[in-house]
Amino acid sequence: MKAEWKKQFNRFNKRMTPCRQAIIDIFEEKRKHLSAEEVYILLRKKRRKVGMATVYRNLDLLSQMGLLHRLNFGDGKEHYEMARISPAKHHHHLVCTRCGKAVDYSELVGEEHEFLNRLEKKLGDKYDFSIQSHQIYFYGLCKDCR
Amino acid sequence: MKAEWKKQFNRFNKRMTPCRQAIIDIFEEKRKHLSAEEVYILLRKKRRKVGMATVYRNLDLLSQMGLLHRLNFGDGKEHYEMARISPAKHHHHLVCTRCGKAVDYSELVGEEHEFLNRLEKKLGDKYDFSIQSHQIYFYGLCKDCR
DNA sequence: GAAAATTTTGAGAATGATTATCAATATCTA
DNA sequence: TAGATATTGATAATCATTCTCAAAATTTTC
Repeated sequence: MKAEWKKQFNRFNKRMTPCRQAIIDIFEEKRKHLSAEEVYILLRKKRRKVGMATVYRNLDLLSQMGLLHRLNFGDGKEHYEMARISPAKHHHHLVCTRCGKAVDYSELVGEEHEFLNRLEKKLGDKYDFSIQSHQIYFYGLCKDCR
Repeated sequence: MKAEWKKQFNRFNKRMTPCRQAIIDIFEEKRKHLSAEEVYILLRKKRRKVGMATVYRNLDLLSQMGLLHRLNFGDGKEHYEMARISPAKHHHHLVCTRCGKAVDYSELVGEEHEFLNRLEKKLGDKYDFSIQSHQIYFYGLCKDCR
């Protein structure tokens, strides 16, 4: 797993550093979406002194490398999550437009996946895009905000 | 059409003002997604002096009222578009992760719509959310950025 | 229709997330 | 090991968005 990533880093002319490893570890442990600040705090809890700028830089890098997905829940900050913890856990998000809470769902993803693959192929061809990922967001009000 | 909106404004204890009308007009004319700044500039071109804060306030209000949809293309700013120019024109977006360009697509939306409705119902029940809208984003690299 | 109540607006200050700068370190390569 | 390249940290800078508050506009009430 790590060897594969290392290759991926090399391909981007980037190096696998302790700091980057620590960030990846955090996402593997938490297995949920985290904001830059949350990552920063979790790193400090582990007694790893990493500057905020470095956190941002690396979240950006890891996203560009396809290791993380960047999410936006409309709360003014970006969130990140592991792109592929496991193909079986593929999921999307339900976002409360009042409190900003975001819930993962993975209902019907099998069916969804088939459909989206077909769509992705069609769109990639038609608009000359090399599509790398997708996100579906459902917006509404959660129980507490109604 | 306007009468209906007026009712909608009353329901929210809000007033239909010239400024709000002007913003709605812009979206009807342009028929595409616009950032707050773009709306601001378009208003000035029409010789309507509207403060930036007011533009933001109203874009927010119109979004909450369901008249506009808020979009995020990962370029650090929010974008807005008419929620329903016409049901037939329902569409989603293809976003280039390098240059930020966003293309509308409406391929397979019929089929998509049916599927999403079913999913929406299921999710709303399971997670106790009153779902109001959804967005699908495909991310990748456009022709020019590859 | 005039006064009172409520909402909206504008200008600029404030906020807060993210990015840029740049010198010091760390890592890789020849 | 030397030289080249990439990374980091601290802090300043940026930029979209929100807040503040007094003035203006609109609606409601009498």
